[in-house]
Amino acid sequence: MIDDGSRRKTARRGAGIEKERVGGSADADLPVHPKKYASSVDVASLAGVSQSAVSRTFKAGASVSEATRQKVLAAAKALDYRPSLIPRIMLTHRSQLVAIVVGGLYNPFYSMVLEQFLIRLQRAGKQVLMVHVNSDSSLDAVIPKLASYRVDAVVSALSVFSARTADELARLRIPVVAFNTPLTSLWLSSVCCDNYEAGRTIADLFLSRGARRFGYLAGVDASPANSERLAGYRSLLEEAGYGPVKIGPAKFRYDGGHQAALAMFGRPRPPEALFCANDLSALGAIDALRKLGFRVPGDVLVAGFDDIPPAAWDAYQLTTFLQDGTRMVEETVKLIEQALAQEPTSAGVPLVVPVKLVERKTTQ
Amino acid sequence: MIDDGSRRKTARRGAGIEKERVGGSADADLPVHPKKYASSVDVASLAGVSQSAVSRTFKAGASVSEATRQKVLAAAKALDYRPSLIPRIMLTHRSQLVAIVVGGLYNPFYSMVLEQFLIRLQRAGKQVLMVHVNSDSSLDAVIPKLASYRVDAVVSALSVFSARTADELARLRIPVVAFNTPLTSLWLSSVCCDNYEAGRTIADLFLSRGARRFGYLAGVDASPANSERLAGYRSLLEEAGYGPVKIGPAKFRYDGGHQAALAMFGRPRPPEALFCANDLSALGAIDALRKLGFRVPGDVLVAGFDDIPPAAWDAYQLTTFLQDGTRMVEETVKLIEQALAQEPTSAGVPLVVPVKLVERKTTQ
DNA sequence: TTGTATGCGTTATCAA
DNA sequence: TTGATAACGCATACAA
Repeated sequence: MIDDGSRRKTARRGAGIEKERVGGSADADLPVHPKKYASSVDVASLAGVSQSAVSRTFKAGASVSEATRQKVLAAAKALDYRPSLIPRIMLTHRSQLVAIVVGGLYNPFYSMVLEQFLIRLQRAGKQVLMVHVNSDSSLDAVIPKLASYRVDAVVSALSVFSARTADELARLRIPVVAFNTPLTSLWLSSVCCDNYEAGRTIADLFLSRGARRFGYLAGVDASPANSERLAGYRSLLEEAGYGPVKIGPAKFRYDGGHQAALAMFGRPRPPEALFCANDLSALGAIDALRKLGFRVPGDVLVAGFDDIPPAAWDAYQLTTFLQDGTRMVEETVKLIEQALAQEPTSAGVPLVVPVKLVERKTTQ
Repeated sequence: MIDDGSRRKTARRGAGIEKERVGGSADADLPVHPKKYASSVDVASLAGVSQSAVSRTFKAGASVSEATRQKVLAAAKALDYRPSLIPRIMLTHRSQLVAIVVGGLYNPFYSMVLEQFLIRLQRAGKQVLMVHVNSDSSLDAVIPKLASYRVDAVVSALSVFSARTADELARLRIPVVAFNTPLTSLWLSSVCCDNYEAGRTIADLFLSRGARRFGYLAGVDASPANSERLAGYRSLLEEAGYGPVKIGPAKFRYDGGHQAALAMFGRPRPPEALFCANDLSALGAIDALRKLGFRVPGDVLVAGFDDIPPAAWDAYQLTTFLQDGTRMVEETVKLIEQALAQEPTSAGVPLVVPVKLVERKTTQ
């Protein structure tokens, strides 16, 4: 039973055909479940040609005679054959798989960005392996999985993405693009929007509208987007000679904004203008302000960040910054393709996409 | 690059290690891009053991001596080795990949469902291949891709999922679960919520609040969820002897609801109660009604479906149906695991999850 | 144009 | 406990 070890191909092909042609009717040797797709060998034997003929038939621009081609196609159809990409991954060391790591799908901005990513990556011929993590640190736990599936690249759409985690990924030499975290290194690029400038812009707008006391509803402390927005906001206000900015913790969420605003505006001498780390928290804040009896913008000016759909709804009409997700995604995909085309030789610089002020009623 | 064809293995091993250790410094034999991960063979040769020893070291509960184990681990660390799952897929005919097909991420309900799926599938040891399509028919185009990646199962989170498309997938003998489309067949199961009953429930509530003229803002016509909700709504109203329901086209979207409500309520004798196919369109309708000068609920009762976060926001306080996404996802994952454990022998029945009326201010 | 042989990186089987 | 070796399904160099 071992003596034919050297004639492995014959033995293998024979076994394969038998098992598959019978189609699970009368063989109890395997526990059934691992269902098998038809293979090129199956198709070949049914068509009476070689396996390579099948392979060539399904490769664009290969040399197959029309006769062979037809035989193969007929057999393939009969067996519902679809070429597997798995072996190709082994051969080419390319999976065409891009992992997207997300954490905050509750924020419509990220849902929409995700949708853009799916569309563009599919268009670029990539498949998307989606991974959800609760925090940056839990990313570490899934990194080995990503490596095991041999993903070609990783996109992090996390609001917090530490340098340490980036290093961890870099050891695998997988190109990584960070979305809204301005870190770069040999294997890490990033696409951000101009958070700092937005902070300055809104401060300027608030000042021009006559506000003299200022508040900020913070996102997550560790998030660069949050700190940059605050830094820009503060810098211009300080240059203009205005006192400290009151800060409340909103965690990028509606409820967070709601609570923080209730606390901040329940006290004497509340701010006359409130910049929020994102739209979600701004909407929560607006509802809180109204509940407290403040008029927006009559008593308090409010602005957010992201321009998610609800910001434009009649009930809010929130002034905000359009973070151009489409453009950012586009740049991200470009960076990926670039990294895939050629191994990086030096760290890039964070790519910064401009934002656009969208002024609605909450600041007028 | 062709001359060493026969001694590929040796050449490769050397090249692989060199490239990895040196980090891409001095070899120009390959077009660089196809970056190689270290393989178990590389690790084995560095550790001075056989490849099988490496394999066993990384398999839980295998028999390796501590000494071998240590040598292997050291070598693996030096080479940043992670076992590849790709060959395993070929051997086991299982990729552990589940595809999720989405189309409407603009709807927070689907974003949240997606998030649940990611969490639960990851917990179940599956990886998620995400696919975005614009419509049911464009799903056909990606089916071959899914087959090529040998996904173990497919979840359709499309609002429209035709029997024809289901058949197409069934030919591949991949288990499919349809989310909110009550189709089943040998390879297709489905998880829905009780749309019909919800329609009846809200009709009953409207009646008990004194409404006598009724409107419905439709989603997409081809969507079963849409037609079931309408059917239930109509059935109870007709039983109660109330006239035809006015219908407007809202397409499940905020803008759609807005436009449709403007049209419906700009005419004489408008409805006194308005049921909307989902929350998004209900919110758009509320803003339209307010713009037209109607009070909600004073002049018009409004209800939606899904219980997305904005429905609970102060500015709306929308009465709606909690579609228990978490529960539905849970059931879906169960169905998948079931189908994977044992080949289906007969078609199941659509699983129906109850919904819960969440009454807020728009109906009181 | 066609078929043969080989390798891709694993796991599983079997012999030592 | 260890190492050879045969698969898995495909692509490709080469011979025919």
